[in-house]
Amino acid sequence: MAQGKSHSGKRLAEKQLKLIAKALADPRRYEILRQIGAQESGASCTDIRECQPVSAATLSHHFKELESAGLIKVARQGKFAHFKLRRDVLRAYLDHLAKI
Amino acid sequence: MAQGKSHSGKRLAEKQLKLIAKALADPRRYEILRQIGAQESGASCTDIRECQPVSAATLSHHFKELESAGLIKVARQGKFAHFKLRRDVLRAYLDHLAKI
DNA sequence: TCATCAATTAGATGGTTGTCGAAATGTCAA
DNA sequence: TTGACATTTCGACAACCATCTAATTGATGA
Repeated sequence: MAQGKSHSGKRLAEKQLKLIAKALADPRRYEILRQIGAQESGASCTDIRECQPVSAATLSHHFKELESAGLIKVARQGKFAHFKLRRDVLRAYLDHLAKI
Repeated sequence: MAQGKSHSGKRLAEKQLKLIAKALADPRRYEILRQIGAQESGASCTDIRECQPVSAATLSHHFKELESAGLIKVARQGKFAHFKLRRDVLRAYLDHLAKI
């Protein structure tokens, strides 16, 4: 059978689960994540800045939270930053919550 | 086919989604919810008090948060309170998040 | 080189929240 | 009625956090 796990590909550590829950709890962060996930190609920092009425500093803070929770993958190129949603991590979080 | 909706039974209002995300973000509340959900019959306030090293006042506060998020159903009988996990609401929250 | 621009970091601030002890409420049995 | 008990409410406090402005870093083009 398909190598090991029955249907869920990933297991998250306790600590990461808490980070994810906290990351998702802030509405602004949720919106940012949503926008990143809206396109399979992700979104750039500037893209998001155009949609969210907060300072660049605040955005940067939120990106850090999302990244350290493992919810986004960051690619920096020159002065630009590009983000992609890590659907595998989100899926693993949902799977975990579903087992309650 | 099984009456009506295709696979997700419930739609949650924006506001409730935020309350749920916030409720789940606190580790203590998560543990409480977990304990309530562990038995199909739910758990009493006293049950939970025996497992969580916090004051009754704090517990009461958390119950209120969980209830107003719609994650638990409360039944009071005399001096006792009994809680059950609302799996339909949790499910609806997960379905919503999965659509990101 | 120098000015400009994208993004991050530093530091401050106001608001939120998890927690407690004490008091209040309500229930039940003696 | 009275006392014990379960739970909630109140008021306070410390920690956390989203947010800002200002300063910094780093890259790019003129």
